[in-house]
Parts: sequence; C-alpha cells; structure tokens
Amino acid sequence: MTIKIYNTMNNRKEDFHPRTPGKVDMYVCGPTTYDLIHLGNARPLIVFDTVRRYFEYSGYQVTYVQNFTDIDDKIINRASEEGLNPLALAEKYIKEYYTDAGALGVRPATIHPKVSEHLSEIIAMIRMIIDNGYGYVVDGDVYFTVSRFGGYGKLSGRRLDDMMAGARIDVDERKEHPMDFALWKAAKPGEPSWDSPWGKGRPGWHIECSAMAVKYLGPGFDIHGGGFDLIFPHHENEIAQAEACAGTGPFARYWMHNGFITVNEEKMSKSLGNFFTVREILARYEPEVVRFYMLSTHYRSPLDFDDTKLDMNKKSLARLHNALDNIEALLSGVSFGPSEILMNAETERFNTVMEKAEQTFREAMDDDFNTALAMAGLFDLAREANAFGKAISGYPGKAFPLEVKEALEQAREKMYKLGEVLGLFEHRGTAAEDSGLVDKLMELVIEVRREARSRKDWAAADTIRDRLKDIGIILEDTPQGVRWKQK
RNA sequence: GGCGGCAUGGCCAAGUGGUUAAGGCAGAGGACUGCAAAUCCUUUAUCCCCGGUUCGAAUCCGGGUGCCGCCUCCA
Repeated sequence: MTIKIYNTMNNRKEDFHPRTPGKVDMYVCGPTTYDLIHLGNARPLIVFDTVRRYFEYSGYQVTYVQNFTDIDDKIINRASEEGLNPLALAEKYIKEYYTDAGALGVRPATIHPKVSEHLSEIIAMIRMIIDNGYGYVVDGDVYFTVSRFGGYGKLSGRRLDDMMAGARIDVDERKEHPMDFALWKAAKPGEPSWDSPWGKGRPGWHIECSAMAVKYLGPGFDIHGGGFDLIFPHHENEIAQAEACAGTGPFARYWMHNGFITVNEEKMSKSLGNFFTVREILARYEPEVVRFYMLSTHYRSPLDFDDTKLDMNKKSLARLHNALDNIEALLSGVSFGPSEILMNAETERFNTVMEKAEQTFREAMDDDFNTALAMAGLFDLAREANAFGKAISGYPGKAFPLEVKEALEQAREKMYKLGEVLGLFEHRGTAAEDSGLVDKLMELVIEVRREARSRKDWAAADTIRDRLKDIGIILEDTPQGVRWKQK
C-alpha cells in the first residue's frame, strides 16, 4: 500500500517513496514565539502531527523536526513593549507553546531547534551561498541574488518578471533586484545581535529553516510542511538558499501545505478583531473537539471556525465516545463463558465489518491523508458496534460465548488504535482524579433513585435525573444497569 | 495587474469519468424506555449556470457568475 501525497512542487498527488526505506524525515515550520499560539498556528500542528502519527501507524520510523523562531522583528518589538529581553520573551512563549500544543494532543517533535542556538550553522550557510555566487553584501546586510538562481519560483509557480510587474512595495535601492531578500541583517542599536563575517547582526527570516533542516535531516529529505501562505516567499526562499548552498537539489522532495483557517468566513486577523488564541478556544471547547473539527475537513481545504460548527462537531465526537462507552459497559456488565446463545452470524458479520472499517480508514489516509473520509471508517465501526451491542441486549441476564467478548474487545482496540492516529480518545478515563469520592456519592444517588423507581415514584426519579443534568451529569438507564457520565 | 484555490442535500463534508453521490449534525417516522438518555431501523441531492468532449461527467475542456487566498517576514 503506497501513501499518496499532494506535492505542491508539482501540484499533483504522487506516490510517496521515502529517501530511506522505512524512514520518513520531515520538517515543519513552527511558530514565531512572540505570543500565545492562535488557531492558525494550531492547524499545521494538528495536521502534521497526524501525518506523522499515520506514518508511524504504517510502520515508518519518523524523524520530525519543527523549529521555533526565537529571533524575529515581532519578538524584538514585543520585548521592548514589555521591557523584556527578546530571548527571554521567546523562551517564555516556547513554554506556553508546549502547554497549548500538548493540550491539543500534538506530540513534541523529535527535535525542536531554535534559531538562537544555530547561528554558526546559519552563518556557514550564508558564507557558502556567497562563495557560490548567490549572495552579496551591502553595508553589513547580506542579500540573496534571486536572478542568479534559475529555479526561483518553481514551488509557487511564479516568474520573476511577473512578480516585478506586480511589486508594490517600496524597493530598497541598495538591492540589485527588487525580489532579492535578506540573508543577514545588520544590527540596529538595542537589538540582539551576533558576530559574523559581515559585522554584528542577525539572520533573515528564511535562512533559519534552510540551515536547520539541512543540519538535522540533510539535503533531499522527504517532507517539508507548513501553511499555504508560506509557499511564497518563505518556502521559495528556503529552496533557493539551500540549493544555492548545496549547489544542487532538491532541498526537500515533497512539499505539503495546509489550508487556511477563517473565523466566521473571514480571514483571522487582529485588525478584524476575530483573532483567537488556542487558549481562548480551549476555555470553551474540549481540546479533542477542536482537534476532531480540524481533521473533519481535508487538510488542504480552508476551514471556517464558528461556534455552530464546533457545537456540531462536539456532538459528532460524542457519538464516537458513546460507542466506546457502550462497548465498555457491555464488557463489564455482561457475563461471558459457557453459553447456549448462538451469535455466530452476528459475530462473524461484526468481525468482517471491523476489518472493513479499518481498511476504509487506511485507504483514506493513504490517499493524501484524507482524514475526513477516514473518520467515516470510525463512524462505521461505532455504528456496527452499537448494533452488535443491541443484539446482545436481546438476551438480558444471560452469559455469552467468549467469541462475543473477543469481538467486543477487538472493536474497542480498533477504535482506540484508529483514534490514536487522529489523536482522539487519548484522555478517556483519566478524568477520574477525585479519589473515588464522586463515584461513591453517585452510587448513593443512583441507589436512592433506584428505590424510588421500584416504588414507581417517577416524580422523584425524574427530579434526581433532571437535577443531576443541571449539574452536568447525565444518567442513563440501560439494560445493563444505570450509567452516568459527566457533561 | 500576476499566480492559485473553492462552489455537492437545511448545515458541515468526502467523492477527479461508469453499479443505489461516503460519513456526521439537524429534521421526520418507527423500535426500545414508566418517561427519558443512549442505541438501532427507515427517510431527505436534477452535484452554481451555459456550452463542449465522451457510449457515459459532480468528476475532463471552454465560457460565465459568486466567494476566497497569496504576491506585505500573518500558519
């Protein structure tokens, strides 16, 4: 089974062949840490985390590199506003990053390199670029000679001439070509700076990713990812730098770009006032809901955030959790052993359907990580497990053959296994940190209500159930007994 | 101006030439229940418009309309 990836370089889906059999080396552009991460940052994190998880599920060994940009204009500006050292500010938001990304189920990368710790690699690369004739120095700044690099524009499908025609920025007169970009910026007073052959200064934005990707993955690594907006100029420039330095290509073999997030159908931006940090969203929705929602649309499509859609997806996700609850309730509430109940047909059918669901899931993911379609496999699994459970409920109080138990266990395992690829169901069962006190109270309440029901005192029974609901606890009367859950 | 993307049922969203156009949410009907909840079953689409290619198109081509993004170190 070959995984297909839509490669921005060719605008086509291509079969994925790793550089090294069994291994995947990927680099994803990480955040500039001048503030809490926002929804727009969260999408590539979740998308590429899922890509990574699927590769691992498929048996690959993944080296995942995601940088932190901790030297940048925005950091310097923010630091001076807050009277902080720029690197200390960046460090603070790197810590916050781990909190938010972790909440969203984004696993830490294999390596999280920082710009501030790779100055020597960056300077070496710039030197090589200059030596190879692709860079020039002006007053302590170093620029990349765009017109010299024949492949410039190959990723974004632009031609230098077209860009010139459309340029509407003030052009720095010292540059040889308006599209030449900075590799190194001479230090201004009060800014953090490092020594270099061209004097004190700091790296341009694009060079860091070229240098760190090459350092950790080498040239010609497998996958480079990031948001759509990075195609130009960021990734275009990364390619130019790395390939000008190496003297050959490719820098990366497959380029993946995730679509944008909008809020209420508008681009998310601070000026529009529809800017949301991950933390703000997580105050209102479970992280799992946010993650589920982000994966309910194909990663290359735009994704719109509003409460209606989040609410909708919260319910969808609940369906999956309910199915798991139902399976677990059966496993713990039904007895298994010698039995004269025959469920061979049902069990066989269930086992077949489970296999098919996983196959659906795998085929979908193989096809350019079609998470939306893959989820359908998960829902198929849920529906069939529920239906199977319903068949069991037709024989209350009876023991069931072990094959039935095995089928249920397998369904549970499969749900968790596929869910893990999407980063779902990872916190089930971990919420009970109340040292059993709540459990004991609930047992008491349920016992009282049970007595009321046996007296057919429906008013009392319903009052208990309604009041619990107000508190946020749902009571369910099932054939296997009373069940409760939060929220 | 240059480049690119998108338009599928009430809503979200898969589907890139071929049996009945996935899945979820919402709605309707039924089953189960003391009533619920959860669950199961049934049910809801002339695929933006007009041409064209083809035996056959949501899917390919041309044109139109509408929306969006990039070209500004915003993922």
